[in-house]
Amino acid sequence: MSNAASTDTKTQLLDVAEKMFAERGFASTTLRSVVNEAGANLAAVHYHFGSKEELLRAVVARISQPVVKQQLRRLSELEGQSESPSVEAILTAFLAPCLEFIVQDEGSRMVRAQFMGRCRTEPEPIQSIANSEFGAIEEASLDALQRALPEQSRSRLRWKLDLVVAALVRVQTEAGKPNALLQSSAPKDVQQTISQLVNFMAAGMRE
Amino acid sequence: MSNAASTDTKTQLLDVAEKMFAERGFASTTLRSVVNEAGANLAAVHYHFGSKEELLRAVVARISQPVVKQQLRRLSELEGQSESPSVEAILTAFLAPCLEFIVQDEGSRMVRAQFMGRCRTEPEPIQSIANSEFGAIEEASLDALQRALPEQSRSRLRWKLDLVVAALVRVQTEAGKPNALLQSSAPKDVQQTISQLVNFMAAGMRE
DNA sequence: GTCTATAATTCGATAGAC
DNA sequence: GTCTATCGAATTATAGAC
Repeated sequence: MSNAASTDTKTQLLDVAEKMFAERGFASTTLRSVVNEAGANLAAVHYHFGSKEELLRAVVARISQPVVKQQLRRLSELEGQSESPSVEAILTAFLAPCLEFIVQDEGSRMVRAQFMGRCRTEPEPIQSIANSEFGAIEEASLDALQRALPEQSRSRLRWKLDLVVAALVRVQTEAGKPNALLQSSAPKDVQQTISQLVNFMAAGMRE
Repeated sequence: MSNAASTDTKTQLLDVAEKMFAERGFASTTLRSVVNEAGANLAAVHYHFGSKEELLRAVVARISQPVVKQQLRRLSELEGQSESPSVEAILTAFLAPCLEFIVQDEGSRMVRAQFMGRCRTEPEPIQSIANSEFGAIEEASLDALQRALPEQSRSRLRWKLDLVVAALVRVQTEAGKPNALLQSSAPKDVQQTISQLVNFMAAGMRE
């Protein structure tokens, strides 16, 4: 990080790794294929990250930090506005940052959504790494849902929120593919997907 | 299949592979670890199946055939009884066989559920193999849902059914783990999980 | 059908020059 | 920081004896 070249190489490695992990999964992605497409050397990934798993952790952290931060901000905003926010509002605060994040930066950033979904469906220990980062807000969201739906038990709300996460992950991994709910990273498309997902899940939460 | 010993070895390989694919995923499962736990030789898997991918196909086929057959039977039964079955009835015909199948055979068969979910979240080409088998009934279910909910467009019903599959897959992969919706393979537990899943998803389908 | 032995690659990681 | 060269180990798959 001490000069422009190293920053570029490091960022390039993160970008290519994100794409390949999303498409092929962690185990089937070789460091050689990453450095080739990144125009870097095999030794570079060990210099910058230390190991293959640390490279994955860096990719996860780069995405999860702004997403979770946004989730926390929107949830606390919500609780500042009203004593008991609606189920829809809580679910939107939870889901929107995970999908809106792909709008940022340059064009085809559907890979970002695909990576977020992929790493949460990977076998251990990858899934735990992803869940410990992306799942940081789930308990707080569960608290909010408990206040909105006090007649349902916490364990009941917990598995329902788990189904919400499952749907989110599916939308992310399938993003851009034929018949997928999320077809493009255009802001209008993303917003429509969010409201469709929220409406579907809110109905189930109340059931 | 010409004598008892070979059948036992073949079945042992299928059983162990199913368990390991479920736990570690396809890419991270080595044939050596499979044959070791199966008490067989490395060459045996190539003799009986030809390759690692063909072994996976055999595991998938062994499970998907009875499951899909049951799904088709229940759906046609449903359509024989009534002009327009309820959304709940259609979803139950779709989901129940995927979860009831784990009750069969001996005790701890949660691995079976975990495998069904895992192989549908794997990167390509594994996911396509699994989907072409397990997804064989989705179009027929979509037709039934279209008749039950004629006011919704087919593309809308399609992504909603996709969310149902996403939830099913999540319940399968998480089966048996702490806080999971499906905690045991006891018939009572399985039936309760099915109705909870059906009720949640039916609400979203109508939304 | 089952075994040993090995072919033929490929992997992540590292040492050391520049 | 980036490179070449390589280590050591693991992988799928196969050939051939029994």
